[in-house]
Amino acid sequence: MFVSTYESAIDAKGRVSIPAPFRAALGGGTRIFLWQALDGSGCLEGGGEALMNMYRATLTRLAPQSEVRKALVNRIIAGSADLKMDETGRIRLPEELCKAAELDGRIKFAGNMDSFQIWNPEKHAAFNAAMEAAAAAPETLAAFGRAYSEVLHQQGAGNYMGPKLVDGSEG
Amino acid sequence: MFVSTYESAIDAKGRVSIPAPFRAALGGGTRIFLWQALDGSGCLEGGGEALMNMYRATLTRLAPQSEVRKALVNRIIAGSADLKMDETGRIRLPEELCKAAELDGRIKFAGNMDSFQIWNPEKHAAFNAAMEAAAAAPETLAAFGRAYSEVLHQQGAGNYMGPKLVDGSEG
DNA sequence: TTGAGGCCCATTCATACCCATGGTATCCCG
DNA sequence: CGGGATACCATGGGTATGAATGGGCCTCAA
Repeated sequence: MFVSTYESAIDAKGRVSIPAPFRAALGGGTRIFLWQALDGSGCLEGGGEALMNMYRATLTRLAPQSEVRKALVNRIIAGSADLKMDETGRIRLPEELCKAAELDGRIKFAGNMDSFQIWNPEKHAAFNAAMEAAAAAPETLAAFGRAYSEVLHQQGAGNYMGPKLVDGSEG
Repeated sequence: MFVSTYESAIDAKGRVSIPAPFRAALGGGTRIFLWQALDGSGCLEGGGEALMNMYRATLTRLAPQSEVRKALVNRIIAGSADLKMDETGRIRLPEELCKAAELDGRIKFAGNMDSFQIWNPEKHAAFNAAMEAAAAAPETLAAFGRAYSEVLHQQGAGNYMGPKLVDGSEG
């Protein structure tokens, strides 16, 4: 699972180091997919082969000629950069994606469970502030509490043993 | 279960010892997640992998593109520090979280059942005073009595055998 | 031929790991 | 019941490891 937020930098050759914990979450894979977030938040979203396989299965379930499927395939499949980490855990960010997300100099990697996000630091700060306010809203906390109770009841005693796409492995 | 309150100190390298009883409650795990409490109380909240897996299951239940889920993922997943206890039971508190919770010098660990909290001692004292007053209110006691009765009826007379996220084991 | 990208090596710095120490509470034995 | 020994816990600090970063060179394609 991709957890936490890390800062990194784009070097003179357009390379960025993937934070080590995220490399661990990729489970040793070196192939990375990157695309613009669908929700218009202006960040990039990325993941490894496991995530892309999940997306493929998901898109395959949609009706073949539906507009929905066409749009999503365009954004996620056609719109993705297909990158390979080098030996030291770096990728080269494509110009086009950098421009789209206004990345330049320092950037933020933010965990998003099965995927991660890449942010312009200022935009990320603004996003954080908005999310902090939204999360503190009573109805948000109530919704979280309700969902948590449901999970507790479903699972009875033990720890969560459900499906895990990305391991939290740390070696 | 995380029970009771303990005092600890941040050393020159930014490390704090997790109280031994809390280490026992982690069940031998050495991975610790820390984030700012959602309710704006100004303390940090933390737990082990079991708790984070529960949160993951909970967040997965919420509608994928909902604002509620985005906000909670941002606060809990992206906003968490992903820490590893060393051999002597210490973690390094990230600068950012220390600043957010005004931690410096001595701190308080407070049990919170499935998670624990980390407090600035003065803020904790104020919080304690407020909670003492709130707990003594008749409607608080009445609500507790009602809930207790419901549990009693559900379970029959015996000891509490319901869902446990974190064992109280200290073997 | 030239430029960009990929591959590899080198350096620096933080930190995770390890050892050491002192205090305290507990237990055992006198 | 009292005193001493012991085990455990909190704490301080040194060092090796590995992560992040910078840069050089070679390859391949235009």
